[in-house]
Amino acid sequence: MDAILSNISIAINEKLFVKNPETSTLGKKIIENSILLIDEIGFENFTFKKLGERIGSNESSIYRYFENKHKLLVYLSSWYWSWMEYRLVFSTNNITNPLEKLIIAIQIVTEKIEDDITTTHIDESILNKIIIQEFTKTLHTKDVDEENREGFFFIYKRVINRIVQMVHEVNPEYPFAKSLVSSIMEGATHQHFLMNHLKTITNCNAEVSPSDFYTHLITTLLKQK
Amino acid sequence: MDAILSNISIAINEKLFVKNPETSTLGKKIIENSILLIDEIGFENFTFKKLGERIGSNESSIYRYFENKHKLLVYLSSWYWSWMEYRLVFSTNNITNPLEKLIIAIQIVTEKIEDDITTTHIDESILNKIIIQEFTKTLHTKDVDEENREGFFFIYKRVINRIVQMVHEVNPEYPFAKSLVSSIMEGATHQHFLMNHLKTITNCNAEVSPSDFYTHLITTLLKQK
DNA sequence: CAAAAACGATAGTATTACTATTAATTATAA
DNA sequence: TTATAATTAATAGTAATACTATCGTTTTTG
Repeated sequence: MDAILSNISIAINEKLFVKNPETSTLGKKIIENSILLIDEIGFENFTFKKLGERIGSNESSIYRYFENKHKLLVYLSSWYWSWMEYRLVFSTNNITNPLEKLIIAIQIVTEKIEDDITTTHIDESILNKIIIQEFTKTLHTKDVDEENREGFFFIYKRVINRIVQMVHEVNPEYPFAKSLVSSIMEGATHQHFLMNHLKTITNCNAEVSPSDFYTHLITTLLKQK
Repeated sequence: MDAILSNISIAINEKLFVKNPETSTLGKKIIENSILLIDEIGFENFTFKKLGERIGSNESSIYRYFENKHKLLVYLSSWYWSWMEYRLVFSTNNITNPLEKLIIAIQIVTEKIEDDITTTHIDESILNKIIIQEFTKTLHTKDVDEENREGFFFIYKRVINRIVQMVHEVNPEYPFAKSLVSSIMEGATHQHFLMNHLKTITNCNAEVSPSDFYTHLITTLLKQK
């Protein structure tokens, strides 16, 4: 998988950046270190000035790549969901049994990313932490409708709709496929968050994973009588 | 008996405010108008200065009630969940059938609050809109662990655990009661959010409500063979 | 009616989130 | 190889935010 992934270029909506960070070393340093810095200090405390200091560059240079930190976070999220979509398609491609295929898909999108499995400048396990901690903020803004119209969440929605198709193939009668999958996608990161911070309102822990919970949930729900 | 029955009015963690806003007219104006203003311009654009201008008071006067806008949002959220808990206990109190009781509980916590059903200075339907749009931000901060230790999310967790008890009474064998209820609580506001903004990844609309989805989900899941 | 509490007004600070300009460095194409 | 184009660093500056401090006035209350 490593070898194949390193040949895949992940395409991000061009409206999310001023200059494509993948086209220069400085751009790649911005991406790499913004992930690390957001993880360390949290998105609210993250500023372009701090990032500039960290990478030995000037604040104004970072503005030449991203208009503001919100678009940078949407960029990182898009990259993540695009990477997730690749893993999803790759892992389910040749599975013919619909239920088996769906269970693998749920596993892929709900599991914790433990290891750095590629050789790019992006550490996917830390990016996964950021998604758990910060992704919700990309949606919960006053501009969500406008940004949605501009396609900022296109990849995220496409990942969901891929799994919705799999649900239909398992049980065409089930009437809430979209809500089910969107609530699993959101819920999985939420359960990881609760594991980390509010342990008294989740069953997930070292032994029980969000994947266990959601695999059980979806198989029970879609069982046909 | 129920903890809530000993609370005559809605009691909020005292660490959330400097001076209790319920004890003065200015305090009540702050609460009333912060709800309206956050709804109008969004939490990111909301400032104490703007709120002061709106209520004809000085910024510094508002700081005498709340340390910062984050604590104000946590205060409003706590008020909301406390009000929700009251509705929950009131509506399920004398229902003896466990499944019936649980379904009513799910209905209560997932339905859209349409009407202003009380006479206080707080408009619950607009507060409900704020919870849908902004509640997630109370949790997703760098200080979540410290604030959790200080009890900022106590009421929210108590509401969840009340419903967890109801799940246990319906089906003691079900192994993920906490994760199920916390994911419904989070998921319900999320489905409302998607209805408003990302309609292509939800089945919920004018005809199908998040309550329909989650009622169907929980009854199917807890059905015993 | 006196003392305490609350409030409004003003001023001030550090930080954030940018924009603009210019000079130095680096990449590229003729 | 050199001209030139693109990129980056450095500096300066602005408006807004998120506060803190002080002080005089008004309101409450004991």
